[in-house]
Amino acid sequence: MPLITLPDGSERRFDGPVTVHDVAADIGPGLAKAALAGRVDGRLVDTSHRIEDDAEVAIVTDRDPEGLEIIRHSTAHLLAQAVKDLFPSAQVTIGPVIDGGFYYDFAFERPFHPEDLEKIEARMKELAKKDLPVSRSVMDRDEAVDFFRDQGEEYKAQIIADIPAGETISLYSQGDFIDLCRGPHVPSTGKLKAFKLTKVAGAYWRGDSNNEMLQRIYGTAWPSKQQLEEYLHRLAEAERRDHRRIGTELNLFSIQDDAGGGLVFWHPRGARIRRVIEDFWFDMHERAGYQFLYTPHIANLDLWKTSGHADFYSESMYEPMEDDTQAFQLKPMNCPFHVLVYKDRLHSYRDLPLRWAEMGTVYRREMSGALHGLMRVRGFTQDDAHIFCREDQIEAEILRILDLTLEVLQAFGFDEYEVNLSTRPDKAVGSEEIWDHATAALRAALEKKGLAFSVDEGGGAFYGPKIDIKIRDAIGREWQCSTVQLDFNLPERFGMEYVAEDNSRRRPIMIHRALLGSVERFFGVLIEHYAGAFPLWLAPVQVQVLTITDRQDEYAREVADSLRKRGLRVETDLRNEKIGFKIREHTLQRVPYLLVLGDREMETKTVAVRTRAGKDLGSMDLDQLTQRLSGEIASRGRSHLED
RNA sequence: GCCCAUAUAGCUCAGUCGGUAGAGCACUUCCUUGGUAAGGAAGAGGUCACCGGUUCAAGUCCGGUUAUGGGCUCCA
Repeated sequence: MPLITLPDGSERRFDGPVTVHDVAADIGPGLAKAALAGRVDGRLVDTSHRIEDDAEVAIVTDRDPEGLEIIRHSTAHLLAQAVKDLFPSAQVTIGPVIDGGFYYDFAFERPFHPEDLEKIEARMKELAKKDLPVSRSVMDRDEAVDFFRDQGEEYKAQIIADIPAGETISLYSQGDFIDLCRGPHVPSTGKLKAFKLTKVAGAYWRGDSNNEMLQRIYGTAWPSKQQLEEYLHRLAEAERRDHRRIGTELNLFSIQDDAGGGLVFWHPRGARIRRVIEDFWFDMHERAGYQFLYTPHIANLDLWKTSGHADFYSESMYEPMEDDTQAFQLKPMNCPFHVLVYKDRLHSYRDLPLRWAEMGTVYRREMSGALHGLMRVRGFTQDDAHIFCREDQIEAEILRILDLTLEVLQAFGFDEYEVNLSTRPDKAVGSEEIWDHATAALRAALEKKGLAFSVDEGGGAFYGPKIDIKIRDAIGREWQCSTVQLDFNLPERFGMEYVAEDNSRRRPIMIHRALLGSVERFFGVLIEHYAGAFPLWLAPVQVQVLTITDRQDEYAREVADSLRKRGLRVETDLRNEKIGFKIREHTLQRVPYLLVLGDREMETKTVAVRTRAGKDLGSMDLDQLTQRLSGEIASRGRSHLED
């Protein structure tokens, strides 16, 4: 006689054992139809799950996050069923839910082609339409291994063999398709109404590049067609913002086949934006008490042996180049150079902390398949800095770094962060005491700053704990840019020291930090964040002067000169084209302000102002215009006057 | 590096069954002097990524290389 307690606290008593479905039906027929699974005493189960005793029960529908996961998981199974239907010799492996959808890996003698995907998707729709019941059964482990081996499913058999003995193995069947799965699943395939296969790709068995390559089919699934449409729309929006496309359209940068992949060429307009970013960066750092260094691009290989990079970082380093006396290593990092500058003189505890920053260009060997626009390149400039301090200064320094980081990120329009603290891994250098102390300092700084963070236990580098900050862009994607890492290793390796108050020699703590990460990558993120419509302070061309006829040419030059003298980035368009044509072109180039000059403006010494959003601000004189623009520049796009 | 796909004019892309190339935009010239998102005409522009093979004949078929795209792996 189970007593069922529902989430709202209400109770229902049943005469005998009931299934989740029965409970849902007892509440209402609509819920029974919508039920995808149940939560019984906190555990997710199928709707067919029998409840024998008193329990807390919640009905999971597609309105719950778990419901969506179940839909996706079941859709992955539907995909596997369709593939086995069409290609019986394909072996199934795993099919998990991922962000935005699911995938399923198959072992098959040939790759799947886009046409195969269409066929598979069509078969999936047929199978969903049949509304096949999905039923669960359990099997003994060894029995299950034999079962799948008999079916020629070696991978499945292997997966099961790795499950600890004694655990029950659950199988799910729909039609004549049976798959190993923990579940739960939707009660029948008819619940799967909105899905789409998106792409095929290779993926290694168990994610290990030493293993054989499987065929991975990606798909997405949603509770309704409308949500599927919205998702596809979001993908299209990301496509529209793609920095590679916008970079070409706005002539910001290029990557040249003739030079090689992963090497960025900044065109005049992109370079202009970069200068604004860097000027701002230097200014902020100057104010935050940093000093600047410039260091070489190559250095004696021995330096990299001392630093340890030649050993633990060699995979990412280019081969050394030699002259007749020594071997030079192209730098993949800036830190050893800053250490050398430190070691060039003896430091007193009074000198610390030293905050040394550099826009340091580094080169890293990247696998060709990893390259991606500006986001993943082989040569890039880190907005690097190293802080050398005493142990008792760690917390204060971290706090200063966090302040500076947030101030800089906010200036670029990023207000939401995901912060992660990574602690000591098993293999690490430095005593437990110093790790504990340093980790506590990082934690304390984060707490003082009021930043919510998650902790990745054991996720730190071997040389020290770290804080990573991810920013969220305009369409909700996260990007890792900023990182703050303590380093107990390099000071040790290089024998760095300072003279303490008691005249003893002590080892400084080294903090590596980058706010933007890489200027190239940050630029890519910025392009996508703003979809190319940079706020006024960043816009490569802030004001475009357009003439209606050639009678205004001279006046246009005067206006442009005058605005340029007031510090604005101005260009003129004196071409023999109609005003509509010019407006279209410069609007597409996302120029924030267009000044239209005709006879009227020339006579009254004014300009007619139009924003890139298409708003006509009417006529004004240059003083009024400059006042408006300087206010907007100072606000760094926060006032959104132009939109 | 691995799997799959792709590579044709500055850009976006057509090009059927193998018979030595097309469009739109951009560019140049001319006409047009036009008031808030594309005025008109003419012209120029290609070793079809590169190297090799099959063939009487290759943009097209085959192999290799490079690059790009989507993944795997890795990471700023």
